[in-house]
Amino acid sequence: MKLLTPKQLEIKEREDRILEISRRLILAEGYHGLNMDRIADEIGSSKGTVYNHFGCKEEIIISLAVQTMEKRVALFHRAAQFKGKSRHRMFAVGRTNGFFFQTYPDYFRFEQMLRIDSIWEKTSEKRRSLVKTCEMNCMAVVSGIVRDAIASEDLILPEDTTPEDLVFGLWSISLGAQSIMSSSDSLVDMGVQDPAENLIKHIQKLLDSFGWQPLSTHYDYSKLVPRIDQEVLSTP
Amino acid sequence: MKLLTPKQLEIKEREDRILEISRRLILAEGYHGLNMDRIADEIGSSKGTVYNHFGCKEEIIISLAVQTMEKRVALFHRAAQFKGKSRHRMFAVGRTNGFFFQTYPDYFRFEQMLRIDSIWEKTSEKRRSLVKTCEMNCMAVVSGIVRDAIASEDLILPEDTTPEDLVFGLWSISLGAQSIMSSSDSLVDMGVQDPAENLIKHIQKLLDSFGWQPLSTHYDYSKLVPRIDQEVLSTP
DNA sequence: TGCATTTTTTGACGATTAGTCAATAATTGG
DNA sequence: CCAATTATTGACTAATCGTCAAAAAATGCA
Repeated sequence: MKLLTPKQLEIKEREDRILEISRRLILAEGYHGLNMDRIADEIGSSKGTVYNHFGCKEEIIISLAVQTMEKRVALFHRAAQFKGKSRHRMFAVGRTNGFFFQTYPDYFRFEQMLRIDSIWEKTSEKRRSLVKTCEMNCMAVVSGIVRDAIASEDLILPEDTTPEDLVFGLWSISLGAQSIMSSSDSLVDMGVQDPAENLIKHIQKLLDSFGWQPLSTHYDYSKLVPRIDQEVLSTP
Repeated sequence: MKLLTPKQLEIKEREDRILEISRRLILAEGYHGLNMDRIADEIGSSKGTVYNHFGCKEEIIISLAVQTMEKRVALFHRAAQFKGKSRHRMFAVGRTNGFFFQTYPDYFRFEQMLRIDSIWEKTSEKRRSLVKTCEMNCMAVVSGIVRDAIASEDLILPEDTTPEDLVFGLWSISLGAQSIMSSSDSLVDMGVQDPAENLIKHIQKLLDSFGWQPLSTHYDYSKLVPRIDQEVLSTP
C-alpha cells in the first residue's frame, strides 16, 4: 500500500468526479448526452485534462460499465454466501440480479452500450481486460454454487454439460429478458403480463429440468425473498 | 394497387438504394460508419435528398432493423408450417433462429443498436409502429404453435402461464445467448465450449420442463435438422 | 401546349462536438 | 533552488449532423 502525494490524490479524485458526471449525463440524456466539453466545464478543468484521464468517450463508457459490473459481482458474492442449500443460494443470486435490475435500471444501459461494436472497438485493451475479469469473476462465483450443488449431490449434471454451460443458460435468459423489458414497450400488448415474474418462473423451470434439489415444485422459494433482501441486499 | 409514375418509382428505388448503402456502411464500420454525406455521394444526389427520405440517421437504422425483422418473421412463418408435431414445429423455429443468427450475424447488430435508448428515442412513431407490428407478428406465429400444442394435448401449461409467457422465455434465452455470443470473446476462457449448441440444449430443457411432448429425452430432435434446412431454409 | 402550382432537389451554411498539440504551468526529486 | 519531468490549457482542426431558401423539375389544368 503506497501513499499518494496530494497531486496524485487530486488526480484520482478528479477521475471519480468525471465518472460521476458522465454517469449523470448519460442517464439523463443517453449516449448523445455524454459531452466532453461539458464534462470539462463541470469539473472545472479544460478538455485536455479530461482527455488525460480517458482517451475517448468510449473509455468513459467502458469504465462506467466496469463500475456497474463490479457492483454486481460484489452483490453476487454476498448472495452466494447466503446460508442455505445450494439451490437456495442460486435463488439468492437470481433475486439479487432482479433487484439490481429493478433498482438501477439505468445501469443496465452502460452494459448494453458496451455491446455495440462501434463502441467496444474504440476501447483500450487495458480496460477491456477489466471487463473480462468481471465476467470471469461473475462466472466463477455462480458456477461455484453449481459445483457445490454437485458436491452435495443436490444436482447431477448430464455428462455433456459443465457448470459453466448451465450458468451460460441462466446468464442468457436473464440478460435477454432484461434487454427485452428495458427496450420493448409492447410486451403487455403482446400478452406478456409480468415479465419480471416470468423470468423467475422460467429460471426455476430450467433448474427444475436439471433436477436441482429441492425442486421448485417441492419448495416455495418465494418465502426466501425477505431473508435475502435482509441479509444480502439491505445496506450494501 | 396503384401504378407509380416514373418519378415515384425513381424515389422508391432510391430509398432502397439508400438502405442498401447504409447497411454496407454499418456492417463495414459500425454505427459510426453511417455517414449522411457519404450516402449522398454514393447515390449521386445531395444530402438534402437523403434527408427527404429519412429524417435522421436513426430512421435509417430502424428501417434496416425492420427489414431484418421482416425477413426473420417470414422465415419463422415457414418454420411454423413445418410438417410434424407441434414440438417439431417449435424446434424448427429454434433452428431457424439459430440459422439466421449464424448466417447473417451482422443483421443482429441492427436490432441490437435499436435497443440503445438514444437511438430509439430519435425515431418516428410511424417507424416504431412497424417494429411493434413485426414483434407482434413474431409473437403470434410462435405462440400459435404453443396454442396448437395445447389443443392437441402435447402440452399442458400451468394455470398461471399463458402461451405468450412461454414464448417470452424462449425469446429471452435466445436473445440473451446471441447477445453474449456476439459480444463476449471470453466465453471459451470462461469454460463455455459451444454456446450455440448450449442454447439449443437449454431451450430443449425448458420445453421439457413444461412437459411438451415428445420430450427431448424421448426423441432425437437433431435428426430433424436436415429436413428443416431443406424445407424451411433452402432457397428462401 | 403553355403556364401556374406543387413537389423535389440542391448545396452552402450554421452548429455541435470529438480529438490534437504546442505552449505554459505545476510538480517532483535531487 | 534548479533542472527535469509531468500535467494543464484552450485555441484549433476536422468531421459531420441537420437546415433552409433558392433553383429545378414535375404535375395538372385550361
